[in-house]
Amino acid sequence: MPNDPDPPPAKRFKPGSVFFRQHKNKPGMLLPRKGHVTTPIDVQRKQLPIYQAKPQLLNQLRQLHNAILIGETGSGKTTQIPQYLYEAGIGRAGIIAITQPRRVAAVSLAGRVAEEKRTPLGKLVGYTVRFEDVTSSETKLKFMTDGMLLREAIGDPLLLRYTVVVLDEAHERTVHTDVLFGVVKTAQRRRRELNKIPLKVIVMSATMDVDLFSEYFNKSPVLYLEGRQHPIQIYYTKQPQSDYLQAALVSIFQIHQEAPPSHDILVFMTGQEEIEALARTCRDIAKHLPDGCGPMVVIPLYASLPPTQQLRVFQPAPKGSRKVILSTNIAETSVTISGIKFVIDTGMVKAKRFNPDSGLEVLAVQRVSKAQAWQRAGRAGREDSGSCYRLYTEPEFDNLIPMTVPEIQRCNLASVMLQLMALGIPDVMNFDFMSKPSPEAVRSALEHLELLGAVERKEGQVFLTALGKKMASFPLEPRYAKTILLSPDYSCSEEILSIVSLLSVDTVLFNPPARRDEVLAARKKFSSSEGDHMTLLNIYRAFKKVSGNKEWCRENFVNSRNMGLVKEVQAQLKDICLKLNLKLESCGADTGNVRRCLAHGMFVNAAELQPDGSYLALDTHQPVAIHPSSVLFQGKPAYVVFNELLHTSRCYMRDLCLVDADWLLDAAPEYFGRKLHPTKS
DNA sequence: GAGCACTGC
Repeated sequence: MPNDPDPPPAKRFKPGSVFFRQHKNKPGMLLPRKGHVTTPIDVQRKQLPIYQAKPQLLNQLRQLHNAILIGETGSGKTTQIPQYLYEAGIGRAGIIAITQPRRVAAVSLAGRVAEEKRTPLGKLVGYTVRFEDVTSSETKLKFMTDGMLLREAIGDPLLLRYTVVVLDEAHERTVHTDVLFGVVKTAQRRRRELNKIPLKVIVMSATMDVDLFSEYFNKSPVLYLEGRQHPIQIYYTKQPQSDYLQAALVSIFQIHQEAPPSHDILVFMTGQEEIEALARTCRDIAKHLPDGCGPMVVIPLYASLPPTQQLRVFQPAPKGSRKVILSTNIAETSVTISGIKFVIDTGMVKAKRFNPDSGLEVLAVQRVSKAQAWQRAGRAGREDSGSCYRLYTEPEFDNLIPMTVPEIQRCNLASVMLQLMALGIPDVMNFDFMSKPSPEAVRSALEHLELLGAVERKEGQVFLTALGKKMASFPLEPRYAKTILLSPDYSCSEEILSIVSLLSVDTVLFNPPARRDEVLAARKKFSSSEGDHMTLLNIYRAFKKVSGNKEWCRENFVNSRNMGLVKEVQAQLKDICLKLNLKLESCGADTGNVRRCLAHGMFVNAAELQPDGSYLALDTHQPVAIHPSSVLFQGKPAYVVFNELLHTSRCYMRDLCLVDADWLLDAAPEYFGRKLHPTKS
């Protein structure tokens, strides 16, 4: 570890030149289990690059309250730093927490460290993620998701159980990590003021853009870790490409004809449809290649692919064949594939943007950031030297934005604001964010919470109401939490808990386009004229009636894994309801009550039929339409509440529930007094 | 009559 951190290695990398990345060995969700390990574990630990720096590192970390640590993931920093601290007796008075953006990472890292410490998981070393807490009173090294630590902070804003908090993968800038920055900084200051045991905060990043981190944590020192590095050659196109898919196709086959067949290719693209189309084209072309050109195995990779198909990316291609993986940005961080020699980067990504005025989130194809382009390139140099073909010119690269905009600046802030207030932050409008969201986004979130009755304004300040405090105890979007809290008034908590659980997981329904007619026929049995919520509820009830029978799921195009998740979520929500002393009962066949409750809870998402047959969203007065996937698509209900707006070719409402105008008026008389135009019903 | 990047509590 050099004492002079300047210039950081990455800043020396010039586009187009050879640059170096170190060896990575990050456990990924789908990383296949290692076979047998021949090197003893304590020898392995000493072989890690970080081991050389241990004395200086400990010396620094002992003294510092804040430190920023740069090193590639898997240089050993995530597994070793917590052990070094513990072994040196630093932070022994409490627990050392290490946060991760992803569950799988928290779980597998804990497993690895427990193995290295030769202790059973859940004793000295443990982990906590949603639905799973493998810790005990003996646990001193605790791996957890960033969201989990945030949730704990609501009950204990000073984080008094912890003496050290390590925020890992900070460069990813998830909403949770960004909020945690502020939470740990506040906790640190308050603990000092209250003469409590100090809190040490270590921020770990794999990228060099740490000026912000250092500045934010009182100009804290930045420590650099070097790792094992492999050179990667970067290539740019000579001309801008108008069709990146065509360019990708050409590049794939150019490499295929020139490189040894054992060298696999990873192509970064934007989404499922594009990936499947290019996969078909590649397979077609590969059939008619000249002699001397080996066969090609084309494998798509994206998150919505069933897990068994995702695992295919890890199977080596048959001898003499080349593996070509067409992937979304899931392969940037979540899935780690070995053997990649070539990366082809289209330079494009599909990402969500949020418009606070309309409250609309739009999924759009856009250019990657420079940091993202480097991350993609790095995937070619994990075991050995590699190449990255960028399907754009060097000047185009120079014009990319340096960093991906942190998620907190492009998402709906309603949940974040509610959580901050539940944490007892006095002035949420001026919370000390590392990267401030726009004032419009903050204002819009607070207005939303005010409409739901979660906050009140007094003399220009906002306060959490008793209702808001209860809402914050649910791991849900505020409007869902509100709906649950209203449900006892309508004697339908059981039904609402099921519906909210169904809505809070990824879809529980399969829709294979090739079997469209079968899907429609199967779905018809559960279809309700009252809307999609009630239809989902019917499916869930049927699922429970057959005890989740797999055969039944297949016949009815129901995703049994996600249904299992629904049950877990429901159990968790029920638990919270019991702690809040909510009355849990079922309304049985009287589903009108369920719809009344949904209308009351979701009134901000209401739409009204216009005389010309179109719909207007009542809050923003923008034109909206019923999504063709809705069971209400054929009908023309006068009033509906909807779950979300999807902006594609039009602005579509998804997951609709039929409601009465009167119910909406009852829910928010003032709000609707000026918006509703009830026609004779 | 349409189509969904990726996480997480």
